[in-house]
Amino acid sequence: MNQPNPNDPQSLTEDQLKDPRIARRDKLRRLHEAGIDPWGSRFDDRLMVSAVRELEDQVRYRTEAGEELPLPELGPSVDLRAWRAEQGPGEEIGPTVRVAGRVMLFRDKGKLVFITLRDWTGEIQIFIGLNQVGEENFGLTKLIDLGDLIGVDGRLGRTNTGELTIFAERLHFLTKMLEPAPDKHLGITDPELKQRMRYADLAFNEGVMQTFLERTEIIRSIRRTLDQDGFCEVEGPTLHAIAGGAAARPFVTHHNTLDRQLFLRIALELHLKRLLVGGIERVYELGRVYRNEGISPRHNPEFTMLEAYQAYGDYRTMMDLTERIVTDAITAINCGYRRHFNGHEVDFTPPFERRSYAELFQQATGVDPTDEPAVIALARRLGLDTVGKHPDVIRNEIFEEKVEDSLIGPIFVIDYPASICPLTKRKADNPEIAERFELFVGGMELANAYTELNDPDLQQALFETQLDGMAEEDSMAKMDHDFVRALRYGMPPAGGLGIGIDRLVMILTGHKSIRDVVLFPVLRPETHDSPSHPAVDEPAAADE
RNA sequence: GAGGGCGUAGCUCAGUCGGUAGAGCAACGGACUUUUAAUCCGUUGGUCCUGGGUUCGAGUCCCAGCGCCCUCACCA
Repeated sequence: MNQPNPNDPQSLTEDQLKDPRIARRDKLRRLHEAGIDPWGSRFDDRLMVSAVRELEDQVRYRTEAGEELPLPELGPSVDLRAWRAEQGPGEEIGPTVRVAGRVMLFRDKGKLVFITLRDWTGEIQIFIGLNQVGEENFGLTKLIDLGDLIGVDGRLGRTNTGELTIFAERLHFLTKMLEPAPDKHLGITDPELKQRMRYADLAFNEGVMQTFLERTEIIRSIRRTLDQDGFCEVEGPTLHAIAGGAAARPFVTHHNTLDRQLFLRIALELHLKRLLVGGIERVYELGRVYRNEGISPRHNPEFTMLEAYQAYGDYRTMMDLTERIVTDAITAINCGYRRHFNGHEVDFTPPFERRSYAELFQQATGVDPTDEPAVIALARRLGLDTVGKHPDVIRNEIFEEKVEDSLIGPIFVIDYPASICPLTKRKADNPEIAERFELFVGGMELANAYTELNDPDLQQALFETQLDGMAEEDSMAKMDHDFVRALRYGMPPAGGLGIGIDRLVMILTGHKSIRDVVLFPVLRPETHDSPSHPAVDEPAAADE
């Protein structure tokens, strides 16, 4: 401790101590000196803050006569101090509890300190009085900074203003925070830092924890709905020899021993359908897929997808299932059927509206989608490039431009042009139409489902058909011989469904960016002048 | 990839006509036993994103770069 060292606390000037990081390091040293482990240890028998709050009605006022009175209902007009005076001399009694959490607010009144403590279930106020906890324990408050983790034993009661409060009898230091605390009211507001340092975002920003806990609840609910319907959850491969099942550019990787190029999966579809062939009649996977494409408020390069397949069903089966998955998830997080998303009110009260693609097309454009010359003329008016493109591709570009944004929904758009649906069964009475639906909410595609194509010869032909005007890498026409062979073994007629889980969570939790519902979205590498670089190096082991 | 906006103290931000930097919070010292974004008194803290340029003088004007955000494009 006596070695000369720029970080030797003995040599710190008062000015240096004004740097928040150095001040925290100095308190760390003082904790050590006081014989307190600043990194804490096992802390048993604590209650969650939410559980403590449920004990509030056990707080009583006991008069000298031994009569126990419940405290009055709280309200702005209730003066608890006056109420106690009315009851005559006595004392407030309440259950003794133990909690642990992060110090969010710290109000030092001299011989009295109020702390707002947060755990993952909520916040509660702690009262620490010099006379109540004693000199030695009270001294600990001088070493507590915002963001530190502490434990408290105390009696539950109410302050004069009526706030439910734990009156500390003993403090336990559990972990020091060495970084400066974010603004105590605003938290971290820089969206990049929120994502890059999600730990701090979760710890200090209001509502972030709730969003991610709701995400977990939604995913649990989805599993529950499917499991109760007899679906079987499986894990398909994420490394694919052929990245099929969707039109998207894959990430490319390489296996050294096999010396082979592999792709990260862009969809779950083709392997789940192989399992249908194998006889897993109701199968789903809830997992990550990877698409090597642009990043936007609605697109993260990796995202979570649900795909479910039901033998002997069709797309209408999947429509009912989709509706149930969504409404069950709403029930699970108890947010109500009416949700606000991106400036729209969306009412999820079932049943959701069901309209055909052609009907919506005609309504929005005034053009009959089967009238090919009229469609092409319309595309030219809209400034779309029509040269060398398949009519269905043109139709769909018009649909995306003129219709999709206005689909506030929830609305099932059903019966798509067949040639843009190479994995979908055609309608028995009209081979131009595919038995497919997409669910739109707030102008965003949320789910996509169809009656699965199980004719191996037709599937092979569709894989071989490169749609005019589509780049090969953008097309779904990627021949997967093994998949076609699987179909030759007989895949039952089936309905299949895909739901973008991140988008569902966005809508149900009211976030307009996918990065608010993905814990660690893809970011550029951190630049070197980033604020996360500490101003102080690790202190040399001056004490040893 | 294109267009627009932003980048100033640990955090959130202000900064006038181009004249050499300011507030609140945090930190540090002090007062206060029922506060609650506690309050009050005092103190400290700056690579004004980076690099050029114009100018006697640039946080401010110009150019380039980097990063972030928004819109568009891409994304069945």
